[in-house]
Amino acid sequence: MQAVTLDDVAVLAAVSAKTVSRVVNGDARVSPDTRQRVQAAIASLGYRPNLAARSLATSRSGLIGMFAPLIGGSHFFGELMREAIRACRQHGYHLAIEEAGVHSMRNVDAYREGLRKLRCEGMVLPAPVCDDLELLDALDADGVRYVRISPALEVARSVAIVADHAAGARAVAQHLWSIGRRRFGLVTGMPHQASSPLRRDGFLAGLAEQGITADQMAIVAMPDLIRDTGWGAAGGGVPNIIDLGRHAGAQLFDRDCRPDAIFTYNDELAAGVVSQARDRGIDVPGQLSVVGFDDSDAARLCWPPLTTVRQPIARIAAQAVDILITGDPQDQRTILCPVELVVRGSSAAV
Amino acid sequence: MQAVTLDDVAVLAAVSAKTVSRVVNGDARVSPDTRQRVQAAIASLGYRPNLAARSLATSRSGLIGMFAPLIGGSHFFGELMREAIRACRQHGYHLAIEEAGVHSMRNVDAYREGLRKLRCEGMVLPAPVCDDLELLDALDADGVRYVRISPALEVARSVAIVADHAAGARAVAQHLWSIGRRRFGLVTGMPHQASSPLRRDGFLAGLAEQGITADQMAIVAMPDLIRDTGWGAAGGGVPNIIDLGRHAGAQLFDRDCRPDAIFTYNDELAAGVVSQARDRGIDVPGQLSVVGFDDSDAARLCWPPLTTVRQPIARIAAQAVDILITGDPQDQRTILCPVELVVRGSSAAV
DNA sequence: TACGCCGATGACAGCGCTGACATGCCATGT
DNA sequence: ACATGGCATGTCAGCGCTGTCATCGGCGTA
Repeated sequence: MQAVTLDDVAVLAAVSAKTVSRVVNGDARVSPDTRQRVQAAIASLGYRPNLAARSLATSRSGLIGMFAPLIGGSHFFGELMREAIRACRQHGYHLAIEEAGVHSMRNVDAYREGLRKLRCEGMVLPAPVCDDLELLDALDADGVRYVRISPALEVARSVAIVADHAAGARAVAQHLWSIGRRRFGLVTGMPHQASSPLRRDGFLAGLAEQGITADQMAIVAMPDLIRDTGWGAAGGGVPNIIDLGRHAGAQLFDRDCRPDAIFTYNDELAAGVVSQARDRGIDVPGQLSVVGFDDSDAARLCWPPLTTVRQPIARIAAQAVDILITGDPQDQRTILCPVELVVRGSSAAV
Repeated sequence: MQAVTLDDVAVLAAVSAKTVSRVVNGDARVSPDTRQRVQAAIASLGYRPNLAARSLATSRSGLIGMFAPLIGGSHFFGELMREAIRACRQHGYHLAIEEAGVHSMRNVDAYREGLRKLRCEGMVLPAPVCDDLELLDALDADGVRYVRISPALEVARSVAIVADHAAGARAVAQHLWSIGRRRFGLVTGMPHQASSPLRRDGFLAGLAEQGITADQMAIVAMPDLIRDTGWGAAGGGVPNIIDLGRHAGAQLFDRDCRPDAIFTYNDELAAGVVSQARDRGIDVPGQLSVVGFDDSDAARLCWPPLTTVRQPIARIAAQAVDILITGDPQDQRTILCPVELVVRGSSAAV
């Protein structure tokens, strides 16, 4: 079975193997009728190229690699993966996926023992893997190009594609202001998440345009929240982020001047805030509008569904792959992608 | 760069290329000191095998393929994918992932234009792709083995790995009974989902053991629900499953004898029921215990988190890969995997 | 001592494809 | 009529590895 080779096709079409190769690879310098004859032979024989042989002959693998922190762990990576696969296919490439730091293995070891063998021609590196300098060194040493998808701007060793977190957060501020909200609450993310300060500052900047300053709003800082709830002590246990959001909500609702609009670092926190609000009989969105970030599953699973900010994941993935396959290796741009405010049921006019 | 070949290693170790090959492939018939010498040479040169060349020489691709309905679309596939990748790596294989039926393309075409080129040695086929006979025919024609992961038992052309949905649902019934629940509600899934009748019947069987019959409980059938809510008419629009659950909850709460325990086809529906209950001031889990199925994100994102049934996804994936790589090609068993009841905050004693 | 056997190692071809280069053919210009 | 150039096509080696078979040396047995 499946022993059809170039030569078989060549014999049938009465041309040389090389000509068949040309047809298969879309070389223009083949006369139309020859091409047709070859294509007919290919079809009738059911020929399909042997990628291993091609790869050996050309020393190109036809593979793009992607590191994911925890496959299936989030909506973001799922979509990134899906879109990267599609983009690769359009170029005739395939995507090889590897899980970063499995079993607390260092990323660079995960690379060495996994993807490296496949000799990917390029790598898509989402955060936080993309900030692992050790890994970047290893990739550089192998001459493997990479595109980083990260809000962390410090590293400038390759193309970086970045969603415009700040602009998204600013849009949230404008949205909340425009629907008549005036008392604002904010729940931040962990400082080590590079997107956290960007989202916070974007939000603050948006409100500053309306004359609202940080000291006029209720802010819950994630590190404090974690300390207060004792999650910090509970060694190893990853805090339930929804529950964290509920605690944040409780803290905000206990303030003297209860906010009528709350923006949280991400959707899970927002869902927790909404949950707490409903337990206290606070109407969402009437008495309180809540906005998250990421347009993750939580945004849709929450009731009412969350107003949130969506990153253009498909576009990011496609662009990353395009750059790896067709781009200039010297390119070191940082590409900022616009994000989109998605208004749903959790925010509405007073 | 990276031009280190078997021959380079062979020269350094003063042996033939073939002996190096033996060492690399773990052939036992190499004397210990030769082996050591070769390994030292490999290490000092930083040699790594060229998989394309190996693949060409052995005519084995070292690839397992997997079809996923919508990559990143669900927790289940995310985890399946992750575990399959891990299992493949343990065997020195890699996993190639393809999205089924992209852009309403037929599965078989997605296969032909994508994975087929890679010549996977085996395929993991989750539901519902695994019930596409056209695809199975194509795989058979190519001589590609496959393992189906599906509750649909009609097709018997390969190994099938099946989570024991019925046993899980029965365990739910027993759990609810044991915490003192006596008035039961049930929300089914769509009949075309093969797992739906299995879960329903398992639940009914579990209650039957306690002397409760179907006509003594409140049942919401999904097709009716979809009709009632008008989703059926809203062409194209996929119903928001949470919202569907809220409607199901409303129907159940309006009955004369309000259930104090509700089991739903999946977690999203359960989350909707919980949401509705909270809006009506019904205490969960005190006045009403709710149990879902799948242990999806919704189960954790819900508040209180859902009691649910978890499929042993890791085990299923590992077993599928093992069977493809080391198993008997003639094998046509159907393997039933035990599931696990996960008790969380949404169910508790009266 | 002679023989056969076995474990360790090597020689060599070839997997299917493509790159570099060679060839052959026809149209064009002089 | 002949040189020239350009296009279509062919020849051939070799990418890095492994399967097959051959070889070699030492050991046990008769």
